[in-house]
Amino acid sequence: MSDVRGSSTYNGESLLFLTDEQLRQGIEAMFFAYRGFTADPDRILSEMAYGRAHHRAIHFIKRAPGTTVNNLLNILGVTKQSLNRVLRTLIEHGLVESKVGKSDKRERHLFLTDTGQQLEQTLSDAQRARMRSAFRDAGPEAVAGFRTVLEAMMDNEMQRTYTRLKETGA
Amino acid sequence: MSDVRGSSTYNGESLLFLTDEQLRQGIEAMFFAYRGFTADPDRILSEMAYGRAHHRAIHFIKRAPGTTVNNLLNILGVTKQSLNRVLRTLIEHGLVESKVGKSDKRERHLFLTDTGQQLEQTLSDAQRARMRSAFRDAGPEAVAGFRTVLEAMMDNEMQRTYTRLKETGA
DNA sequence: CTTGGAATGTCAACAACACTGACGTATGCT
DNA sequence: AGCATACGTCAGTGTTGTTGACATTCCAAG
Repeated sequence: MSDVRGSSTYNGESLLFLTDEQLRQGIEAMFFAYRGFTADPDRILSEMAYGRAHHRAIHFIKRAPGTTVNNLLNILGVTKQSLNRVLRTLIEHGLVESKVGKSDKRERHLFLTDTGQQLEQTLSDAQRARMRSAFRDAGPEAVAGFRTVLEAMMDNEMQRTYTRLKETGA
Repeated sequence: MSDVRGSSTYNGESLLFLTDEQLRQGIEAMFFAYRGFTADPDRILSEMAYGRAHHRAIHFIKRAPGTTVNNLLNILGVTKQSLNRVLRTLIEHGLVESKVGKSDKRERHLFLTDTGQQLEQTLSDAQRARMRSAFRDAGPEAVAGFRTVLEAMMDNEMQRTYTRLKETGA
């Protein structure tokens, strides 16, 4: 319970990073930072008929073009009814295209249309700008630490999903 | 636009931490990690009549006992009507106490009751356990980087709020 | 002292987005 | 043929955000 990594490099005072106060600060940092993280896209989306759910769908369709509905469901961690509501409006408005699978006709493969790509670009530009600014201010070492902690904070399943996406993208 | 910190320590390859792919990975890490971050308290809360909003209110009342509704409003970044609904049920159920201000009777000062303290403990134990595990796995240097990046990602106003809380707590 | 505005908090109605449950259709596999 | 899988949909519900209207309290200008 109170064991704290045996690395001989760190001892004594450095254990302070595991005090309840430090953990609480980590929790609050996570809370406030997430607000900043979503603020810019939210602002853009609120001027249209879309919300954060649409942004998430668009993001991951861009990331994994041709993904099936089921796959997207697993990534997003919502019910199919919830995703369907979002997807339906995006398809109706011509931002997303749904193609019947070739080998398995039960599957639908999702793609962004040109208009969809355009919106994705607008949203991710805004979000990346903030991320870039934060990364630049913090420096590469801090960024590495940031990612290490975040990965350790994910559920195992999500960690696998994240890694898989990371590998296909790089 | 494409300027990238002038520190002579980092050059060439280390600039990779600002590529679009790296930024995108940062975005996705943030998304998946936040899910993990809220998963444990959410699970506990779903078995009661409460949600994430109640957790947030309880957390910050614990953190700043006697805070006014207005103050809490600024911290949480929601409308007073939204907060009020949450607060009302918490007060009705005897988890939170609302005391009329002495000097200014318009203000209400908020406190956790014993029962409230108890729930707060349960929730924050769960959330801290995950945070502790992530911090321990990642090590102190990564944790420092994690916090640096997160602080840089906050809106300025939230950064001030965060710092103020940090100082009163430590 | 009174009056009007600002600050604080409450009530009501509505929208977005998640959930469960049930069902229908097309397709794939054994 | 029969069962499982993938997708879509309808209906109902809960949490959490929003706006609008309103009551109370404080304070300061007249």
